[in-house]
Amino acid sequence: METPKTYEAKQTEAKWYKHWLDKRYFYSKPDHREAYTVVIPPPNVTGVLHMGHMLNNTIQDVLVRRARMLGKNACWVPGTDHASIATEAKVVQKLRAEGIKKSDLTREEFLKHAFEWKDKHGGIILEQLKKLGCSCDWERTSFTMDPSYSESVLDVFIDLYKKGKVYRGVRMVNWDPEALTALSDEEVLHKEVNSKLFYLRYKIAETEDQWLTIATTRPETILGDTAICINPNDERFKSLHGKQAIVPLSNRVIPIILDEYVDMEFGTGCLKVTPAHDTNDYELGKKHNLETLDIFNANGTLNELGLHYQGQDRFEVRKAIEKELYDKGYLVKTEDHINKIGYSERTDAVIEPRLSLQWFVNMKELAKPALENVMNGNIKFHPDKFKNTYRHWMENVKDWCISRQLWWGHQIPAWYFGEGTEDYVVAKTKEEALVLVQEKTRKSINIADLKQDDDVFDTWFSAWLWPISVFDGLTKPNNEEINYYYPTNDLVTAPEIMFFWVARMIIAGYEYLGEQPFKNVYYTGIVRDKLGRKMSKSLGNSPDPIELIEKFGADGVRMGILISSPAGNDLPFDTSQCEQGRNFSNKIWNAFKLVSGWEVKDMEQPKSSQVAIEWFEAKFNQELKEINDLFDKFKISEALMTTYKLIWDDFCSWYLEMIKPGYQQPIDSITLEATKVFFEKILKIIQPFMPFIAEELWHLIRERKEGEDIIIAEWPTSTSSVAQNTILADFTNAEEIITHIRNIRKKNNIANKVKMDLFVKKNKEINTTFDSVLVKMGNLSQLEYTNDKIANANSFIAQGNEYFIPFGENIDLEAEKLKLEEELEYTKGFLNSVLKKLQNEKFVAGAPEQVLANERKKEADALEKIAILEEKLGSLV
RNA sequence: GGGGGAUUAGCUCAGCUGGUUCAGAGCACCUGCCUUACAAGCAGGGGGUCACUGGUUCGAACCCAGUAUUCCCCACCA
Repeated sequence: METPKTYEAKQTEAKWYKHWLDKRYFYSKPDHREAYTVVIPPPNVTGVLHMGHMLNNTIQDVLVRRARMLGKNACWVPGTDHASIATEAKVVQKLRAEGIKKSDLTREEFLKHAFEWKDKHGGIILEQLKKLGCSCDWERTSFTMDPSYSESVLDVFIDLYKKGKVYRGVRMVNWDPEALTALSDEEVLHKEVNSKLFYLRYKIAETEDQWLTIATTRPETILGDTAICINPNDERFKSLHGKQAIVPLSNRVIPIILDEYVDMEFGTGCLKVTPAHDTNDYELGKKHNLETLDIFNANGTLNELGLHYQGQDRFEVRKAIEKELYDKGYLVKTEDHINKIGYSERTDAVIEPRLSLQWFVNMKELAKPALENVMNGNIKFHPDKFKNTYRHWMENVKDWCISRQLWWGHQIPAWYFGEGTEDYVVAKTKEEALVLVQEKTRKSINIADLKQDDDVFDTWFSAWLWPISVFDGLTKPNNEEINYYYPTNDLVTAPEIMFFWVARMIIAGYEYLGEQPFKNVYYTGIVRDKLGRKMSKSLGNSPDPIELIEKFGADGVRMGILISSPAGNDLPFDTSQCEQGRNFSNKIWNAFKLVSGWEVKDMEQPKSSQVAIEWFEAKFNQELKEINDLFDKFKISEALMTTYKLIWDDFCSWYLEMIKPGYQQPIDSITLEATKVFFEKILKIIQPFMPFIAEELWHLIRERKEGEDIIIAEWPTSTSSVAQNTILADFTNAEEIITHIRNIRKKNNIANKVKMDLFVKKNKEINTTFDSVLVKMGNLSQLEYTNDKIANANSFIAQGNEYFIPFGENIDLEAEKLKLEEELEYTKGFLNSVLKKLQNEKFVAGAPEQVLANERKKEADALEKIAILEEKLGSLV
């Protein structure tokens, strides 16, 4: 049978993923084993896979697969988030394209469309994760609007209401005039933009021709002005105290008030106050009992207070009013100005601060245990620098606006029975509400008169229950699953959603289960392109993950994305990294090809093979220990790098070369068997990173029984002993000698095929363990120990012993001399630096014994080497 | 404006409690090789004032202070 020259990823991947599914290896149910639980950060239900998901889910899969091999009951729960704003925006857009306006639909009709959309596009992303090899328990796939999930969201709201932690109130909220909903602070992105500062003059009331000038970036809001504010300490405006001003165009008379809030340095020192349209102005308005004039409609057009601008959009009005103010002599001047403006994360509309009646969660008390348990390390952050950011936020946590003026989501279970501000009750069903209303009002009310709140909850108000509700922890308290799987182990997510999601899950965990939702949080970075820009759909700079997988194989892409991605650092991604991953797959494939081609013969095991086996055993153990350590510290990319080097350098370049029989020569059975066992071990440690090729080769290298798959094989154990350390040190020496030999070949243009003699002048105790390896790897005709120097030879020094390779016909005495002189020069310089230290009395007095001894040894070694070099130089002349 | 990081080779990053892991790795680069596992490869090699300036110390990439550059978070000036 002809083994292909390169590894073909495509068929292999489909085959094994199906096999794993058939065998239900991803499926988990509670048993006697230790649980290892990961809940996926649920992607938007209608989303498609991007590079950020690739990074995030690869890391989770690596952790899960390793845990599975460590004998834990690994459970990775997948699912999707209903993503209320994002999804609703998409559905609205789609309907608009079909000529249907949302406002023409009833709530029920709209939701029907939304569910159709969800059924069509939902879960695409999960299918894509399968291509990546993610070993999620698909039988547990959850959705934040599943019936029992929804029930728990409502329960939590009702519970918080009963505890007095949610309230309804008028607040200045971030209003998205496009999505027509309030947003939380976290959903607003601030961008610096070039804008204009308009200087407008207001006439002082009851004067002939006295004016004051204010500076504003939003001239259209003057129609909502209800005061002018100056700093009481501002000497320039003392004469204005107690006066009134006249608003241009609308000619309303408004008071001039005093408040130290006003920055005397900025603009003109006079501030116009528009309580309805600015957060700070609102606060001022409350303090000074100002009137609040809201001049906008919900969609950002002006209302009847906008005079002749009624019905026009705020940005059009800004342009028009500039002209009118100029024409009428109110506009003194304009200046360029850079300021920060809030944009909706979802629709990119400019946020309008707007007063409205919303539901809020009081966060102060809830946040306390969540802060404490991160700071004291009960929940660990990786990297832990994020604790600072977390603390800063949690110590200044603000109340959470949880109502959204949307239809797609969990409708708020509040029921209104009148127009008064207190005419409502909170209950899960209309029937329960009716009972409560009757208790509250002591009147009999018709159930038909109850009207449910139109709004739905913020998406995160359901997402914060994710680690609990995927196990029905609230609807079926203390069920077997929640008791077994909760708290979950590791959460892998982006730092951007630390507050949106991570913090709130921690809050919910302590509030509802009295326990942390997870033990570790691994923060990934942002995936950027070569130019350092964030990869995004709008920039079009993100490669299509599925195409990458087709091109480089899932294993190659997994490796490419992990190799340079330490926790918390951004990942500058380039497809060449996937190429490296694909090359690595191919390397492993070819190593297998080599081993699988050997024929066994009943023959004696070469000494070199015996030594090689002993050495690789030790090397593997050493590196495995390192890899385990790195995993424990969540240094995933370093664990991969260590694995990569172990396989490529140690196993392929050294071990296989050491034991490789000559062309078409057979191998002894002991060596072959040992090699297969090693191969199996390295496949095991690469399995979490590159599961497909690992499984494929696992089955090719040995006949397997039914169910004997690497995905559930046991993670190797690492042992260490003194003997292992000795052989590792001995190998390092051998490696040095072989490198010297190769160098001599290269410098003298001696082909690898040509055998050479090596003579060793033994100056001190020498270890001969690797002699047979030297002969093989150096392609030596002989290795001989002598007491004399060899004349006319290339030479080098290793561990104080001298090595000679006699010159062939081509000799370059001068070059050899030069090399020796350079080495001598360097060694003398080195000795000098050591002596300097040793002659420093303070160093000798202050340094610990160990350090001193080391320096003395350095001195002795250097002296010895100098002696040898000088002698050799002498003999060359 | 407040807070937190970061700065080590061309790129991405390791470097623990200051001393043989001390200046490292991978990629990239350069030079030889189509040597029958692998050119998606093999062998060898060159790259760094550890951002800068001081200080502490017998000794600093590492500790301290300041400076510069840069990223992130929070709060914002109309």
